[in-house]
Amino acid sequence: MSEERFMDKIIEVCLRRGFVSPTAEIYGGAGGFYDYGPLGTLMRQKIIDLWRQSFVLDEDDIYEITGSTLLPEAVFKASGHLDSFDDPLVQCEKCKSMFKADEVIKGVTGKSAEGLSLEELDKLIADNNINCPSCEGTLAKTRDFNLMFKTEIGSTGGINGYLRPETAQNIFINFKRLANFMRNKLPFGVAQMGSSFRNEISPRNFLIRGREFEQMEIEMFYDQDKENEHPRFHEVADIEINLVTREMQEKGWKEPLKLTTEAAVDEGVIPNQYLAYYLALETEMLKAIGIPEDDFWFRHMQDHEAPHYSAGNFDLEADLSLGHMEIVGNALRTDYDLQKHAKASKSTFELTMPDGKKVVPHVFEPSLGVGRIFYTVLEKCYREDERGWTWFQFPPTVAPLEVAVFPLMKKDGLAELAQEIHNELKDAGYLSFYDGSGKIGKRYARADEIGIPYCVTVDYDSIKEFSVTIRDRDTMKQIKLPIEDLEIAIGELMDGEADFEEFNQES
RNA sequence: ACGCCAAUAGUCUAGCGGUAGGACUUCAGCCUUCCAAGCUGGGAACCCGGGUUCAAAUCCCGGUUGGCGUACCA
Repeated sequence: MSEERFMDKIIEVCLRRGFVSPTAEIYGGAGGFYDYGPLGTLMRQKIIDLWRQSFVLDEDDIYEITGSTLLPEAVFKASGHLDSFDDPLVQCEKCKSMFKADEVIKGVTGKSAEGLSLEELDKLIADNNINCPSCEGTLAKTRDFNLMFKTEIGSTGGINGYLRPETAQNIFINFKRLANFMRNKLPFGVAQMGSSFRNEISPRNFLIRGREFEQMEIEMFYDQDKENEHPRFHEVADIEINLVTREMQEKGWKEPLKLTTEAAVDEGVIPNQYLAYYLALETEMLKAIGIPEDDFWFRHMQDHEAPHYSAGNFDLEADLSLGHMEIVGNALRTDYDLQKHAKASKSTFELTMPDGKKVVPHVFEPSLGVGRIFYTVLEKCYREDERGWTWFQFPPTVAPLEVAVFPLMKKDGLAELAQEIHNELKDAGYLSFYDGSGKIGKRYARADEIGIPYCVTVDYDSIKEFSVTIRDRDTMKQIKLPIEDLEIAIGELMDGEADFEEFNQES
């Protein structure tokens, strides 16, 4: 494989310019863990801020919480995460079938093998010459398929704990207090942003599949009888979204189906308004951070693909160099989690509606992967010309740095004035960067490479007539304007209130 | 997780038994009145552990990390 992957180019810039690097690199690293560097941290924070603004702060009935990443065993016993994957499994090397190791052993020896270590199970299989129950092939080594990181809580190891494999459980187990806080009215939503952990068998593809990953999630609680009464649905009714239905997948699809959310619900393509509402919000957010709308769609997952708790998933898939990757999970979790936790903790999670009806809310969960979205932005904004120079065409909404200030020369007081302007831009709240070394063209190139949308150059006219030049990354065009107008101009350009061309005519 | 392949400055790479060379980046200085290629100088590397050998970056074994394939992905 000598052909360079597109991803390798992205990784190379990430390492060189401080976006992302492997964790514990100097000690050989740890697979599936990554650290965000200086620029990566700025950009990641902007993505999170955008989500927080449009998914949480803009809503009246949604609040964000911050839960512990380590939770006691009982939580996952109830949620189903433990039971589904706690068993040591053996795989047949010939027919690839999976079996529970203890059941295979019991089938041959008649003795229970529960609770034995992997080594003990392997020894029993070897000692008893146990082969594959279905094809008689050789069995591979026993593996533990629980993908949760386990640890002990307390110095004496009183109870087991696990790093959460999804952020959602914090919200379900706090349901009573949260419902009380929301005055027991439906619908309401609880948001959370934070890390989750899965001890993946083989992490691959950089940020796409790590062992620690961040999720931006909402658990939206609603009355299933009112699943088509989302209070703000009318605001997104006209937004077009890309859909891939189950029928389309069976027939083999080329182009996603474009429908307004309203039409999608009316025609039964999307099961309810709550789901549709969030598909619209996600579409708007991804477009705003530089991902072209034709490059992603919502795929109705087949039954066997959906998680154990889901009655249907419409996952957002992006067309990446690696293929179609799931970037956002949209799950109809029904009342699965609340019922499970109610039973296991002997709690009541029913709410009494104004008409006296008792309701265990259903849940819709949009779960956005921070790292996956981050990587998608990098791929979709990456540009390269015939000379091999590269840059990121980040929209200002996610650009890790927003403006760079350069003195045309270091001498004659230009550097001092440029530094002053840079400080003022920072005071005004912009992510500004000062660079006075080397030649001006080199500095533009350095700024382009990390996707700074605007460069401000201080030249001799700045001293003579108090003007500066703004240079647009995407067109390399320049406009000259008075220093006193700079802050407002940068702001208007970033917000899209002013067009670079228009500005040119005005000045 | 299994199989095959790989690992040299910040990045990309040359060397493949006698302790490392380049390019770009970076830093200091010179030059420079707007788009990375001028000049001088300086930094900076053989993934980790064991073995073979007089001698290992180089050969062998194990580990780690990465790629590809298969598997897995709640």
